[in-house]
Amino acid sequence: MHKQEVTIYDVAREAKVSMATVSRVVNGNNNVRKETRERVEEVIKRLHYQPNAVAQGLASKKTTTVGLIVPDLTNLYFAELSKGIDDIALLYKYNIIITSIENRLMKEDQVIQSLLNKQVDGVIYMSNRLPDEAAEAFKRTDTPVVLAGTKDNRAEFPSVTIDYKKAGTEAYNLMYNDGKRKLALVVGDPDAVVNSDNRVTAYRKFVKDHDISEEHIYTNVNDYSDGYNLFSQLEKDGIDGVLVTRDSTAVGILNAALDAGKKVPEELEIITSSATQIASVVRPALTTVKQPLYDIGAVAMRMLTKLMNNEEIDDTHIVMPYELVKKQSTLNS
Amino acid sequence: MHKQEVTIYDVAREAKVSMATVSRVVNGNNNVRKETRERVEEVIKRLHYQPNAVAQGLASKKTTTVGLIVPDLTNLYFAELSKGIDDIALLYKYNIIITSIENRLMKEDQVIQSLLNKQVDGVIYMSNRLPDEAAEAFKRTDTPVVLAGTKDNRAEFPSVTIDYKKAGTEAYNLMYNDGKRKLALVVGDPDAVVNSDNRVTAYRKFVKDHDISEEHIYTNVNDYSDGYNLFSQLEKDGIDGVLVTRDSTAVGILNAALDAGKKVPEELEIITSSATQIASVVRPALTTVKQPLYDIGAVAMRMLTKLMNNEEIDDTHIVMPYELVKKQSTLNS
DNA sequence: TTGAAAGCGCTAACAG
DNA sequence: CTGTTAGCGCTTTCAA
Repeated sequence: MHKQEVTIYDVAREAKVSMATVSRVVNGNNNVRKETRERVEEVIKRLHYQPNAVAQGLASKKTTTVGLIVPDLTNLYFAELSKGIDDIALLYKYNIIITSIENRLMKEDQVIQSLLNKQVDGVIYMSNRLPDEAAEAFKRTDTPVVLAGTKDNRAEFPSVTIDYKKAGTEAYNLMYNDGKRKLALVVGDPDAVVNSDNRVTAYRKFVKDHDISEEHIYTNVNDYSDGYNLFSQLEKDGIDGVLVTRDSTAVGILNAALDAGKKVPEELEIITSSATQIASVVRPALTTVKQPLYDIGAVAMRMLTKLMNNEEIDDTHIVMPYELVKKQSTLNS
Repeated sequence: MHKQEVTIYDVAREAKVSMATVSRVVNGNNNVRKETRERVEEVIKRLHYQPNAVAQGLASKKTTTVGLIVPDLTNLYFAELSKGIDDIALLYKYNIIITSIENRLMKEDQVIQSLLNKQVDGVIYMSNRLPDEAAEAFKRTDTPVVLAGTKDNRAEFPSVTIDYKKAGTEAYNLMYNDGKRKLALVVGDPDAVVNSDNRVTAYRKFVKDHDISEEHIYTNVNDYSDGYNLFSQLEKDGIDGVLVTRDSTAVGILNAALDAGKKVPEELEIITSSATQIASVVRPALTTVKQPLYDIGAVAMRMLTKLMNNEEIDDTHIVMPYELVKKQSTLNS
C-alpha cells in the first residue's frame, strides 16, 4: 500500500469545496445543498475516490468491523452459525475479522488481544469456553460481546442459544419410548457450560427420573475418529441409545456401528444435536435436535448491532426454538 | 469504542521518554538502550498498554490484515482452504477479513471494494470466477492477490492449484479400466476457467481419444439437491461412470442412486474431485481426486506474504500434487 | 541512542 | 449550508 492515490483532499480541491463537505456527502449527511452534493459526487466518481476506512476508523473511533471468534472453521456447526452472522453483518455494512482459536500456535488470549487491538466494534464469540483473560480484555476495552450457541459461566455476556436441557430430555424421551434403557450421552469438553450445566444435568435428571440404574457419560469425544473409536466401548457397555453433541462424532459412531454389523436403529439409536449437512447425507440419516444455526448466528449479530449502537436490549439471553427431527437413526415407534 | 484509555503518549510520559522511543520498543527496533527498553516495557505491562492497530495502520500504511474472498463459508471445500490460509496468516501475524460473495444482497465488486477500503495488505481469492471490476480494483489499489484453488482467464494473477486436466484424465481412466463406457462430467459453473479450460477440455479429449461416441456434460449442478435431482437424468442417459466436481453434489447423486436401488459402484461409479470430510463419511465412501486443500491454502498465503513484502517470487503459478484415492464408489478392478 | 515534529486521511465540533 | 480547525494514535524522517 503506497501513498493513497486520491484522497478526500483531492476531491475537495477538484469540487471546489472543503473536505468537510466531501466528508458530509460521503457519509450521507443531509446538510449539503443538492447542487453541491451532485458536484461532489461527480468528482468522486470521476476520480474513483474511495474513502480510506482506516483513517475513518481512527477519526471516528468506529471501524465497522466485528470480530468472530470460532474454534474451527472446518466444523460445519460453526460455519453455519457464521453464515447467519455474515449475512446480517453485510446488511449492516460490517466487515468480519475471523479468528480461529483451536490447536493454535498462539495462546487464545493473545489472539483475542490482537483482534481487539484492531479496534473491532464488537465481537461474537462461539467457543464453548470463555477464558477469564479474554473476558477481562473485553471489559477493559469496553467492547460489546455476544455469545452465539454458547454461554459463559456467570451469564455475564449476552447470548443466543437453545434450551439444551429441554432438547436433551426430549431426545432421551424419544429413545426411552422406543424401548431403549441403556442410554448414553457423548460430549466434547465436559467442563463447557453448555455441557456441564445443561446437557449433563438433563441427562442425570432423566436417568434418575426413569429409574435407570447406570449413568453412561462419555467425555472428550471430539471428532469423527473419536466417535468411530468410541463405538467399541459403547458396545461393551451395552448402550442401545445415544445422544451425541457433534455431528461428525455421531457419524463416526454410526459408521463404526455399521462396520461392526450392528443394526441402527434396531440395536442402537443415535441422535445428534447439531443438524449440520453431514447428519442428513449419511445413511441411515440421523435423527437430530435441529438447532436453527443460521438463525442463532443472525440473531446474535443483530443483537450485537444494537449493543454497538447503544440501543436498549430487552432480553440479553435469547433462547431460540429447536425441533426434534426424526430420521432413520431412531425407531420412532 | 470510547476514547482509548492508555495510549503511547501515556507510556512515554510515565517512562520519561518520547513517543518515538516507545514506538521503537513496541516495534522491536534495536536502536534503544537496554535500560531504556526495559523501563518502557515495564510501564507497558503495568499500564496494560496495547497499541492501536488502526492508528498504526494509518501511520505506517500497513494493516497486517489480509482479505479472504470466498463464495460460501459452509462449503467444506473453501473451509479447508481457509484453514490452511488461516494457519499461515497467524504464523506471520496477519489478521483475516473474510468476505463471502455468493447469493448476496450486495454486488460482488461492491463487497470487494469495501474490503479494499479497509486497506488490507493483500487478498486471497477463492471464487472460481474473477469479475473484471474486481481485477481492476485490485490493480488500481496495487493490492497483491493470490488465487487459491482457482484461476483467472488471462493468468494475470498468481495462483495455487492442482493439474485439473491430468486429474480428470486419471479419473476417467480409472472408470474406463473398470469397463465403464458411458462416462459423464458434472460441474457447477461451466464458464469458470477451472471447468471450461480444464475439466471440460480433459473430458472432451478423453472421450475423443477413446472412441466414445457421446459426450455427457452436465452443468450448473451446484449442491446436494441439484445432485440428487440430476440422478434421474443420468439414469435416463445410461451413464455408468461420473466425475463430479463438488462433494456435496456427488453425495446427492450417490444417495439418489441408492434410493433408486442402483448399485454403486457396480452399475454406477462415482468419483468426486474435492475430498472433503463429507466424501469419506458416506457409505459407500467416495473415490476422490484428493486435492491438498489445506496445503493449497497454506502455500497461497505464504506466497501472499512474499508479495506483500516485495520479495521475489520464482513461480507465480504453483501446481500442487494430488492423489487419486480409491474408495468404495469405484470397482478398482 | 533519543527527541521533535510532521504527517497518515478522515471526522466532528464550532463558527459563520 | 459550508468552511476552519483540531485532533484520532501512531510511524518516521531528521537532527541532535
